Amino acid sequence: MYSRRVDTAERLIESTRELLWERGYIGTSPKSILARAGAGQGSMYHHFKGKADLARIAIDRTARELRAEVDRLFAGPGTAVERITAYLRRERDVLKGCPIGGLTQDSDVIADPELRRPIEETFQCLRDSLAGVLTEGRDNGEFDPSLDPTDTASTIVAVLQGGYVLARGANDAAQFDHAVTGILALLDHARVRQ
Amino acid sequence: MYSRRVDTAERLIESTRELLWERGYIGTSPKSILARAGAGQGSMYHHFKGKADLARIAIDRTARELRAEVDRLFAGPGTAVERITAYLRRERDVLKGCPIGGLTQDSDVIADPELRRPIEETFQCLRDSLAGVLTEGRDNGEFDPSLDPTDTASTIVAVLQGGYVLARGANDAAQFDHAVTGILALLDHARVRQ
DNA sequence: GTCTATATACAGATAGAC
DNA sequence: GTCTATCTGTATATAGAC
Repeated sequence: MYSRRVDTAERLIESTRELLWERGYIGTSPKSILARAGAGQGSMYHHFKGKADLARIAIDRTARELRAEVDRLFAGPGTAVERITAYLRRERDVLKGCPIGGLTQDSDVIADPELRRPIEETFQCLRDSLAGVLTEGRDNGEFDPSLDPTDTASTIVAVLQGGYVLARGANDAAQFDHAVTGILALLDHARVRQ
Repeated sequence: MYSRRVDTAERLIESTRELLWERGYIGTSPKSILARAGAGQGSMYHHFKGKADLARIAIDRTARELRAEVDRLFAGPGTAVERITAYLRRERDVLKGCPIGGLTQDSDVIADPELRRPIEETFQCLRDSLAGVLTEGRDNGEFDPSLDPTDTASTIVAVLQGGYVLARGANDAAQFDHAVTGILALLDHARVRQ
C-alpha cells in the first residue's frame, strides 16, 4: 500500500507545471518551485538532474494530458461542425493562456529539442484530429469538396492559439470568443447546403 | 547639425527592442542590454529610470512601427481579399515570432498596464483595419451579407498570431503558411459568386 | 531522502569619481 | 554623460550532515 501523502517528487513536478504555465521557463526559478512544493534544495537535486530535467518531465506530462483530452473530445459523436464547435467552445481559463502554446514564446524552450518536442507533438496531434474530422465531413457531404482538411486544421489550431494571445493582450477573455465565433461562421460558409 | 554617431540612449533603446523580441521581458537583463549597446551601467540609469522604463519606451516604439505599417498596407488599392492576402502573405521572419504578440506570454508585461497598453492598442488597430476592409467588401457585394466584419477580423488576427505559435512550436515556418492558406480559402467560401 | 551550508555568477540598482 | 565600484538579493548547483 502506497502512502496517502503525495510524495516530494510528485509535488515538485506539479509545482513546476503550475509555474511553467504562470511564468514560463525562463521566469521559473528552482527557488520558486521549492517554495511552492514545500521542499528543500536537496530533494530537488536528489530526484532530478536540475531545472531543465524537471521542466522536461513537467512539460511532457502537460502535453500528454492535453493530447488525451483532444483524443477524448474528438472521439465523441456528432457532425464535424458539432465536434469542432465543442472543442473550440470547451471551457478554459483563457487569460492563463495555453499551457503548451505559451511555451513557444520561451527562447530557452524552443532552443532545447527535449523541451520543444512535446509541444510539437501536441500541435501535431491536434492538427491530425481536426484534419480527420474535416476529412470525414468533406467525404460525407457536410463540407464543400474543395475544402482542404489539413490547411483548415492548421487554421483552426492557429485561431485557438491566437485567441489566447489576443485575450491576454487585451486582458479580456471575450477576445478569444470573438475569434472562435468568426472561424465557426467561416466554416459554416464552407458547408454544403441542401 | 546632429552628430552622425547614434547616441547612447538610442542604442540602448534599439538593443532593448531586439532583446525583447529575442528573449522576452523576463529574459532580458540590464546587463545584456548594456553589452549589446556597448554602454556602461551609468548610461542606462542616467537616461532611463530602470529596466521597466526602458522596456516601455522600446515596446511603444515597436508598437508604433507596427501600426504604421498596418496603416500603410491597408491604405493601398485592391479588393478586400487582395488587401487581406497582401497583409497575411507579406514577408516576415516567422520563426522569430511577432515582436508584439510574443510579449503577451510574459506575465510581467501583462501585469504592468504601462507595458501591456501598446500591445492592446496594436491589436485593436489591426482588428479595426481588417474590420474596415471587410465591411467595405461586404457592402460592395464582394462578401456574403451575413459575414460579420468584427468577428472575422478577430479571427484573421488570431490566425496570424497563432501561425507564429505553430511555426515556433514545430520550428518550421511553413506551419504559418498552412494556417494562412486555410483562412484565405475559408474567406473565399464567404465570397459572393456572380 | 531530506536538510542546511556553501559557492559562483548574475539581476537590478545606487553612489560617486571623472 | 559616462565610467567603475559597490550593494543586496537571487539563480543554479554542489557538499556533506543527519
